[in-house]
Amino acid sequence: MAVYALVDCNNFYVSCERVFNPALEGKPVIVLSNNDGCAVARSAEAKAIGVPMGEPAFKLRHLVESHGLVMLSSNSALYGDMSERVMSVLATFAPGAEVYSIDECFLDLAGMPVDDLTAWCQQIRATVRRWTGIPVSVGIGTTKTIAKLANRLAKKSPKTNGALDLVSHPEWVAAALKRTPVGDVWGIGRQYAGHCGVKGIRTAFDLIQAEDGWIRKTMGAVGLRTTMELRGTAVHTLDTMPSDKHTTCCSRSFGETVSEFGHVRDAVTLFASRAAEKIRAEGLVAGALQVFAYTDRFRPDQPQFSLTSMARLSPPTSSTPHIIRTALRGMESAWRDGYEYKKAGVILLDLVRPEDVPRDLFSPPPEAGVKPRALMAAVDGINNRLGSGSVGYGLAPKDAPWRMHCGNRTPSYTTKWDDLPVAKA
DNA sequence: TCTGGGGTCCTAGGACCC
DNA sequence: TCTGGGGTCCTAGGACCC
Repeated sequence: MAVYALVDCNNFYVSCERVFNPALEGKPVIVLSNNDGCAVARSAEAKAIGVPMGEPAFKLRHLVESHGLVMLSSNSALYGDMSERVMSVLATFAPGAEVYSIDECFLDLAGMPVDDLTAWCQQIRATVRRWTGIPVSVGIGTTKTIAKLANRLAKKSPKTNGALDLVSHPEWVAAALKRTPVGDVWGIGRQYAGHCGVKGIRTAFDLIQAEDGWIRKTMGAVGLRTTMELRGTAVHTLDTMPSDKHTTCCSRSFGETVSEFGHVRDAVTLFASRAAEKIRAEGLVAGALQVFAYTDRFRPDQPQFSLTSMARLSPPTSSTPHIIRTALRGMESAWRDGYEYKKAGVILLDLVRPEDVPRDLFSPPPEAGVKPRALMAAVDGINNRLGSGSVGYGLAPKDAPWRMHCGNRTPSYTTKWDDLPVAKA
């Protein structure tokens, strides 16, 4: 029998901030998305005063006055680094670990000589807390989907003390399924939950009673797999070696809308450079590129337009100037004046390792010439040492109107020497 | 005034082939 | 008077995840 644990960091971004600023402990704290847009992480206190996930920041300002809500800008360098620390601790607890997201990790316990799983969970919680400062919850089940569900209940119910083991207590599974709204099941989103509601399916327990044919028809193969997993048949296995990405994207909402081509061009130049850096860091080249820009969908009173253009990169490449040129050419060909653009981005597709690029008889091997590759390596090296954006192509002014807002970002405590916290005597 | 960013997988439908 | 059927490949879009 398979045994999966899901370890999930509690309110991860907020917890990272609290490690370096303990004064935030006990207060309602949220971390905002890029551009200070909306709430993406909430402390328990923030949830208690009714801050919904994804709520736009401007609707929360009144809570700053009335309840002392603290709103922090996103500090992704800090969260990424803290995540690595947590994951490296978790890897010591089981032979197989799958980093599922920045704050979640599956462990495979099959065959491990653990006689008290609950005690083992508590040991994980204590160790991660002591070594990284981050609180975590643990759920255990015979499938990944049940482990997810157990984890959610461990977080919600104080009497579990942060860990719920549904493997040693199979008689608890039915009750756990009954306590889980179908929309909170891993793999059941808003649309599918809606379809279930119409059918009278309200909980995970209702879902496992439903007819396979109906599930397949309304929620596809994915929905059926989810149901199988809830019934106890393991469909998903541990994926310890993540495969290479197939696409990557760099996009941003603008701080302020812009209508001039020049501004959007500058932004696209930056996004293309970042996207190229990302794939070089992973040792990949891109075979195609898509560039897009669109207006503010939350302003139906204004004319709406969505610009998009696709181009092949042949031969596949990761060279910044080449990728910028291709993106700008696409941008120009699809450009239309007279709109207030709110967001733009560059997507690199068909990513492959250079050695896997199919070659024809006449084209040179990809990334042939030594010069461009050495140049890119030098650029990446400088940016790694001195900070992203130190050298680059067509660097736009720091105060361009489209630049992101981030009014309340905490220091990069763990990834920049200048931001290192100072201990006081 | 102010609403994120970055991924994956599946499916339906069109083009094309025999 | 009458317009097949089935396979494959590709793409766009939709659903989901964090």
